[in-house]
Amino acid sequence: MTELTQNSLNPSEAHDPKRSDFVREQVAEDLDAGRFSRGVQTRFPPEPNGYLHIGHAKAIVLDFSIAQENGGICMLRFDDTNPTTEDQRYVDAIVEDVRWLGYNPDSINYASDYFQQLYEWAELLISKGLAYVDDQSAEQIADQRGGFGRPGVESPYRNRGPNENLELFREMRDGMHSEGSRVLRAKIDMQNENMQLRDPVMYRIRDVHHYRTEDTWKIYPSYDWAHGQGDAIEGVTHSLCSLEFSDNRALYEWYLQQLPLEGEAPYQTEFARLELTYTVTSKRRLKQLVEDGHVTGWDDPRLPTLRALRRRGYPASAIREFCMFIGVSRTNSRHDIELLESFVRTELNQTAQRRMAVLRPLKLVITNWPEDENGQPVVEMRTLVNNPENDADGTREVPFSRELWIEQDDFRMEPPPKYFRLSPGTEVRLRGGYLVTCTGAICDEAGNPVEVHCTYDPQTAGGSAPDGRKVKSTIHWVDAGHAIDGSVALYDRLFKEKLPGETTGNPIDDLHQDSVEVLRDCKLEQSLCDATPNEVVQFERLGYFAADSELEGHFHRTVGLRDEWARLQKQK
RNA sequence: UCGGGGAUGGUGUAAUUGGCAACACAACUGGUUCUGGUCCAGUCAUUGGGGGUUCAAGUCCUCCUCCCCGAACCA
Repeated sequence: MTELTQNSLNPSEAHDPKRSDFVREQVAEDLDAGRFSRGVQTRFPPEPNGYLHIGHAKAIVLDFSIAQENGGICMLRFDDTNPTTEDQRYVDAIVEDVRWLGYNPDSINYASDYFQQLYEWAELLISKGLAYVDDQSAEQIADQRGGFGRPGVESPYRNRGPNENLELFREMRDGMHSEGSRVLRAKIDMQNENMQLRDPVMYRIRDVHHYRTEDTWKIYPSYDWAHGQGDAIEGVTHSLCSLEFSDNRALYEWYLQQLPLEGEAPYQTEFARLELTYTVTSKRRLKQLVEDGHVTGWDDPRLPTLRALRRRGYPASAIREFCMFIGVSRTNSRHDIELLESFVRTELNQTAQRRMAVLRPLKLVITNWPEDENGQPVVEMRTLVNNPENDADGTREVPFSRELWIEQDDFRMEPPPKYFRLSPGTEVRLRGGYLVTCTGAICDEAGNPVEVHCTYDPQTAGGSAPDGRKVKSTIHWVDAGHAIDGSVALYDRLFKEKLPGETTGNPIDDLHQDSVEVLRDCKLEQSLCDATPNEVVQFERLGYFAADSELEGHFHRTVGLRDEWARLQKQK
């Protein structure tokens, strides 16, 4: 239920058409100039060799929202041109993550669907004298490519005749040549200052199984030779990608110009990818964290992958709003993770029901609490508001009696300055219960309190005193006789440095040692039995917590509440 | 070294395209409150540097500096 509300696209969501950025301005200009007769079409083009993370979310939101704002369509296309690393399980995971984020692709396509067309176009380039088979090794080709400020030299095979090229290329296709023995190259310009244009490789021989085309191909197209053509075939108008492809744009355009395409050609626009403080968002780095066992898996809640954030309780809508808010630019930048967290808090403050849970329990005894006719402490049901931000969420009944659990942090034998909570002689409010005054505490040999004693004021049922007196603090509690046992995972930043790896070059060096703390002796309010998997609730005064999808009574801390007391202590 | 891109507070994004630098996060003050939450009020930048054009420059010109990307048969 919660899952559904969180995931469906809220129509009031701020996909503000007035919002302006360089991409949207360009799209608007294209529309005004009537440059595309087919309307706006975009696509999100992941390679199915890893899991989606928050950085991809930015691209997804951009691609889909631009299509939505212009009444266009947005597709999901898998750029599956490298069979050695790709797999169906990534396809499934990516589709799942995109849907969870709140988007339904207008179609799901695969670059591999175009292998035949691409092959035919390659033959066309060969016959036009614009592509040739090179028999050299990868090393030789790399050598000849030259360097920055240093022109390349032409391959001795560059001027092979079209017929010989065609014949060789067909042999490559038919598996008559071994891996690495030959490639098909575009014949462009070995002197060009843009390295992308120095006769790039179009096809390489790979005698491997492709997860979709299986064993039908022995040669596979490179990214550049597949991407723009995929866009063109699908009718994409605006092909958005990240900054590092800027130099590839010339090649993207060159390829399209050589082909007999119908309709206006798509064009590529690059934007800066999303980076966040205290985390990493590169496939390689994430993979390393998982494979080296620094985290428990791709869905470890400390990771910035979408499946991890989902498990941790981040609402999809908060991620979407965050992505819309940060906008798009061409400036390399790194956003504070706090901004993302603030979107999560804002969303959850509105939607998460309040519950009480004691993470580090300390026994509290109300010494003057009444007994019933059997000499047992009376159990009273108190009515608590489920969400002060949303009356429609109603109230619930919570048992209250003589012995309660309170947070260890909420009692001090000797209170420091500005400590408003319980200490001998002070009066506080037990949320939704009564005002209680501390009369003392029993301590163990080490001097640690093990049982706090209080008296309650029977006139203060519900939490307010008829004489109007105020207390400085309200603390949460769970009735000892009705509490359920639970466990909670508290997550901290995975990295202790704002820019992981900045000084050493290797983020692993900046890994936070205790980025997760599991508390197993938690006392939870009875109603938490009913928490549905992945439901996010607020534990009052502590933070937002997501119920584990499998383990009952186990919660993941999504994000803590802002904590004024912690702040004050830090200042000192 | 060559080519491409970029530079606005602590952070990120804006600025009617030449007209009083806005918004959010963070931080700090204070107020409200049955969550030290939420909410409310306030403080926090003369736009990388120099020169120029102009009544007027973050926006235009010019020189400089610094940062990012690019030499896979990866994407």
